[in-house]
Order: sequence, then C-alpha cells, then structure tokens
Amino acid sequence: MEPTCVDTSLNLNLDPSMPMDGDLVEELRRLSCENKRLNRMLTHLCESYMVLQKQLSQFINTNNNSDHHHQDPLDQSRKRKVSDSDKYNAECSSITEDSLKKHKDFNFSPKVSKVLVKTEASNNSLYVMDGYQWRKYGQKVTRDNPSPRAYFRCSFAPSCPVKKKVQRSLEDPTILVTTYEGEHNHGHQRGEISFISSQSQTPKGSSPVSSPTTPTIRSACPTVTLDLVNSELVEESAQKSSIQQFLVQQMATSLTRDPNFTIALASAISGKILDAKW
DNA sequence: CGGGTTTGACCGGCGC
DNA sequence: GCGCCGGTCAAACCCG
Repeated sequence: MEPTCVDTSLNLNLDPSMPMDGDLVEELRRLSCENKRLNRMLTHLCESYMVLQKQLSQFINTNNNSDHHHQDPLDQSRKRKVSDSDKYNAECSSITEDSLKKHKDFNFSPKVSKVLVKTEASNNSLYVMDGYQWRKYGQKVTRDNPSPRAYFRCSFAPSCPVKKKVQRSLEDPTILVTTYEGEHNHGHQRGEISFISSQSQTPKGSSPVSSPTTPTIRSACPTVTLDLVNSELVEESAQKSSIQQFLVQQMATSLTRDPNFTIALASAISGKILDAKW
C-alpha cells in the first residue's frame, strides 16, 4: 500500500473572513493538529504494513519452494485441498503466530476478513459496532476456546449475504476476534453518525453491564488484521482498496464518536450554511 | 406488537 | 457407520 493512499486531511474550507468564536477557532486548530498527527501515524502504519507484507511474501515463497522440493506424493495429495484453495486465497488473516500455525485451517471462501478489536477488560460483550447493523442468530462454545462464539448476520439479509463471527481471543480475552464473511452490497445503514449515541445502546436481552465495542483508535490499540498471505499482484489491488476502505471507516468511526469533533463539525457546517444563506 | 436476543435442537461435514 | 464439532434454525422470551 502506498503510504499516501488515504487522504486523511480534513478540509472544512474555513473562510478566514468568517467571524468565528474564539473557542471554536482554538478547537478547530487543536483538531487540525490532531488530524495531522493521526495522518503521520497512519503513514507510518502503512509503511510498516508494506515492509511486513514484503517479508511475509518472501517467507511464503521460500516455504513454497522448499515444500516442492521435499514433498512426497502422499504429502502432495494430502495438501491438495490447501493448494487448490490457494486460488481463492483472497482471505484476510491476523498477523499472529497462532494464525500462521493454523494456516491450513483458514477458511478459503472468497471474501473473508478478520479484525481484532481491543476491548476494556471489564467489557464482556461480544458486540462490535462497525457501522453496520447485525442480527445475532446463534452462539456456540467451540472446542478450542472456552469463550462463546457469537454468530451475526447483516440485518439486510437475505439481500445482503454478509455474516460475521465474534469470539474472544484465547491468548488475550480483552481482544475480540471478528471474522467477516462476504461483502456488504449496501452502505452503512445506520451511519457512523449514529455512533455518537451508540455507546449507550445496549442490545436487547444482553447484560446491562455489557456495552458494544467500537474498533476505534481511542480504545487502546485496535488491531487491524489484513491479508498478508496472498502476495499475487492481482489480489494486491483488491487488498489495497479494502484496506483503504477499512482505514477510512476506522477514522470516520473514531472521529464521529468524539463529541467534541461532532460539535465542532456541526458548528462549522451550520456556520457555512448561514454564511451561504446570508 | 414488532423486532431483536437467547438457547437448545438439529444438520451436515469430516475424521476415524 | 459413528461420533465429534461448527454452523444454523426456530421457538421462547424480552423490551420499547
């Protein structure tokens, strides 16, 4: 990914001649500084991502070559499933040792992505506010992890086929492992703006102490996990766009959840409207 | 009453 | 064929 692929600059088209409240100006300056700082952080993250992706590609290529040299026919037939599935290898996976160990357990459906969300230790909810509306249709305790796995379908099903699974990480229970399957064929229906109040929205029937979790930059360190398995150029552009999309979503979500930002934005917009009107 | 969650039952794939 | 396991269904329940 190009480090400059996501334009995170926030241009409110401020008119210097427009009379503005001093506090608001100060607030906008502060937000502008924060925006620049986040931009630098994002650029740095993108660069690190590129370096890691290159390293992993080299690692996989090296491994593939050595496998071809040392495989006996039986092994080849055993691994047929995995190599065939590699064709559909557009999945994403977390960059963890565990996931690398479990390489052959990957789900090879066309569009699978995994996102790790850091939560507060006291937050035992399995709800991740990601801008879409989900309906829970099942919960299951799996063999390899004592914490239950929740199954969600997009509320716009069956027209939208997207599903997601949410389960706490075995290594770190404060991390929610969210696996998305499929792609939404619609936009954010509830919109990020609704997130401002989403923190107090508790899903029906859920414990009152639990609260939905949003993968925001503010909540400690959200781990974005992306597809580093497939290094093919054809896949690369698709990955880039999905990464960009995700990063933009993350930023929009975190910004819109910030009441200060919302107030400043609303003031700026209303100011512009009034300015245009009069 | 409608929309959402909970949860036990059921189903199908897979390994032995 | 059997048992295990993950995923899904659907009735019961909850809440605004």
